Amino acid sequence: MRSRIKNNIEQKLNQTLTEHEYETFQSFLVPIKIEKKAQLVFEDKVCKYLYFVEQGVLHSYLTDDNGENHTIQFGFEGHWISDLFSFVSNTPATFNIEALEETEILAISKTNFEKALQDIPKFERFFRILIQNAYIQSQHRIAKNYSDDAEHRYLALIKQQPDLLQRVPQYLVASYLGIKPQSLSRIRQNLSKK
Amino acid sequence: MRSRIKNNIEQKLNQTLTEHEYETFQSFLVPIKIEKKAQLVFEDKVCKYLYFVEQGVLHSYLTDDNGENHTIQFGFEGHWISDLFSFVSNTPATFNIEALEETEILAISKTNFEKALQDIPKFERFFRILIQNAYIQSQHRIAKNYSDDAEHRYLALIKQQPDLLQRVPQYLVASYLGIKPQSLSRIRQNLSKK
DNA sequence: TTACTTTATTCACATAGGTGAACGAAAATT
DNA sequence: AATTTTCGTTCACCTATGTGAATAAAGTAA
Repeated sequence: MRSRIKNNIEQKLNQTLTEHEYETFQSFLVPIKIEKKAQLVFEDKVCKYLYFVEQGVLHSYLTDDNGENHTIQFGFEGHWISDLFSFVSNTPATFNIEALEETEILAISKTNFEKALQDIPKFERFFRILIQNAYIQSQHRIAKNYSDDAEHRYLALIKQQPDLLQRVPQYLVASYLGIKPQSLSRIRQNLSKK
Repeated sequence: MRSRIKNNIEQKLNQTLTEHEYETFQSFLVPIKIEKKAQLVFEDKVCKYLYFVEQGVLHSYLTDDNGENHTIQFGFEGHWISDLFSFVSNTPATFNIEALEETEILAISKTNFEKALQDIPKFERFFRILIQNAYIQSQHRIAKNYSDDAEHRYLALIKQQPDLLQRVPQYLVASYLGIKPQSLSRIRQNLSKK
């Protein structure tokens, strides 16, 4: 059952892949299964793959000078995750990526990624759209971080992804929102009083 | 003197454009000159162009529910700026874009943008790299907003772009940093005491 | 030049979110 | 099942940044 990635590509391209295109692309992918808490990408080591999540969840996070972790992204099934800067520039990663559950992923190496761009013309377009969407979301996140307080950001997040708290621990949700676990706890307490 | 954009493209592609490619591309561009404070993109109206800044500065910003403005991006010469989501999805913009000086830009409409992607194969690659860089920067900005306080963000910003305060008013720098002008003033005062 | 408008500074006070500790609950490990 | 570890909550207190007002300084227009 590898077709989640086919859907992902076809949906972004808004057109189907031929047998041949899909077979070619598939040959570039390496399936990996990792345990909960296993780490895929290490800050300070070059991130050599892009990862597509077939099943499970990962998160990318940054460790700051005080040793605090800040969640940059959750990668649920059907999403791509990586340290893109490290991947494209071959420099040490700034993020770590770790599984939050037992997770099945498909990895594409840089060499194969470049082959895919060359051998499958559609793929350049696919990847542009993928990044374009990610960029738009990230601009949106910056905007919301500036205009909304933590309570509003929390409410918007669970509205948009109601099962988030069932899948990831609350302290990571806090971290994604840019606040401390105690603060999220306080916000939830205030909300429950209303 | 239109070659700034040629450099921009060749540098991102890491290869030169043929005469023909460049001429074709150039035919898709509309040069525009706008006065200081003129507005290019209006929130709630569809943003129909991508803009390349030849000379001058623009900024994109969001007006929140309290009527406060938040700077999303400065667009100096050599950079692209737009409300990308509005542009790609034909929906009303969430950002405004305005000139901070008399500014010369090159605009490409959606139709021409799509023609460029079709007619010049390299262009799909160019645009992917353009967005890829923007996305990487924006991930980085999110990370720094989480891990650094306003004083550190300010210092990092003026280190990276020492002439910023000469080109844009301080209250916009504050807004870009996610703080109020008074707070930036206080931060600068504290720094000058050290 | 003078008048007007916009921008920057300073201050006293307010508030959202951080800090560190204590505790219980839940989950993982043995 | 018992033990240990991780997670979430609550609390008292702290700090960075926000708020609103007053004023000065700089920029623009007349």
